[in-house]
Amino acid sequence: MTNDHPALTRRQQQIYDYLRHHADGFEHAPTLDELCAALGVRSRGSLHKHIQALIAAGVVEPMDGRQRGVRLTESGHDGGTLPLLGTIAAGRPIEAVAVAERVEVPAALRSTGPCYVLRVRGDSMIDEGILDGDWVVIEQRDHARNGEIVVALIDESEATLKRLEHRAGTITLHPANAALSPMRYAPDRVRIQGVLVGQMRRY
Amino acid sequence: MTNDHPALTRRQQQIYDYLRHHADGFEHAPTLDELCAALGVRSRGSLHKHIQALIAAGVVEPMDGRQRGVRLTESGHDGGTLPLLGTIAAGRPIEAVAVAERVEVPAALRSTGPCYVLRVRGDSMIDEGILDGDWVVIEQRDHARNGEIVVALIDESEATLKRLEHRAGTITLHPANAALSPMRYAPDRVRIQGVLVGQMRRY
DNA sequence: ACTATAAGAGAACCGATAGAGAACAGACAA
DNA sequence: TTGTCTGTTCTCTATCGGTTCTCTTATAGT
Repeated sequence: MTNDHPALTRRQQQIYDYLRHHADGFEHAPTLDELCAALGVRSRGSLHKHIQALIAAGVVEPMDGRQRGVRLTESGHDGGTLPLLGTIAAGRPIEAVAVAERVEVPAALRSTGPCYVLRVRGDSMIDEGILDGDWVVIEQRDHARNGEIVVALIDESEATLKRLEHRAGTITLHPANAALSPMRYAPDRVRIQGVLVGQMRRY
Repeated sequence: MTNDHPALTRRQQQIYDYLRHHADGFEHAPTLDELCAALGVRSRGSLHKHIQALIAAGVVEPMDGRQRGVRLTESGHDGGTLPLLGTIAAGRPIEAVAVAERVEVPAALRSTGPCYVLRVRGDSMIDEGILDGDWVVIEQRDHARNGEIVVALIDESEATLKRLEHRAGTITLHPANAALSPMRYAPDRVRIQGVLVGQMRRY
């Protein structure tokens, strides 16, 4: 998740991570002094050296002359968008998109954890109001509770979006389509890849 | 939350934030003096400099000559959000929300025209994948093409979300629920209030 | 050992930013 | 018209914040 940039020294990476995760904590873009206080550095000059390195790496906006605080570049932070990993169709592995796209997702449709977006292909969840072409927001985790809708990888080969029922040695994946029937698996054949937390559709 | 505009200095951002959050508190658009008092600035000239910067940034309306106070531009006002006008339930008028809420809506789910958001109550569009509790994004206009899903006001009293069919002297509103049947009206009893352009759901 | 690199402290410098206050001119109301 | 209100422009000043510098220390690499 922390997208690594090359040629960043350890401390620079720390500072970059800090900026990414605490950017919202600051009312405005933090000044060098504020960052010093937050990071426990006493010398503004020292921190400045690191910021310069981050600017050179292209993840912090260069401030030519201006005094507007340290702010990440567009590519440096996720700014309200999530990665679109690909298309999920019942019965086939997730088909990755060629280019690494990003999709704008309102905060209300995300969870606090790491999330990504998939495009839905097919009608297997139609009775849950998830239609062909919808975007779904998935929280990335490897476990889920009964009744949650999950992205499940079966036999390490095919991924599907289904409602989870886990009990007594079997995992049942329920499609939400009257034309399809539930499928049962031994627990070790199923790996949870994420849980549905949001959905969007465009007309 | 605070939607950052480029090249805004610290104080300019503060003032912009203040305007966004307190704009409704002023009876009329605030004058420079009123803003000075509210922000604790004693010099009108100083504040004026900041307002000019906000105008240059495109978030405050330029006031060429006129004396009409400081007001935000359209784009400066919402910043990625749309107004949540209320709840729409088939068969009842739109129920307005008490406070003027705003909902974050990604650009992909909006049209170019003016839009607003409604909360869906009831299951009348369940077969179209619109469930109880969903948010729908509506483009405000008074006409629609056949097959579009519209917010229709019937007899100036009850609003519903239905698929439109308009032909030969009658308007038919199709619910998307096998348990409900289409309704026919004379054209002058139905007024279109908007067209469905997007939909969002949280789990 | 010597050297290179990363990291920090602290001082000094200087343009950018912000505020005060005065003065002026057009807008608007009495 | 008159006078006040309101936006504009100006100068002056203090401070802030980014930059540059030197010096010190620690860790790793041939």
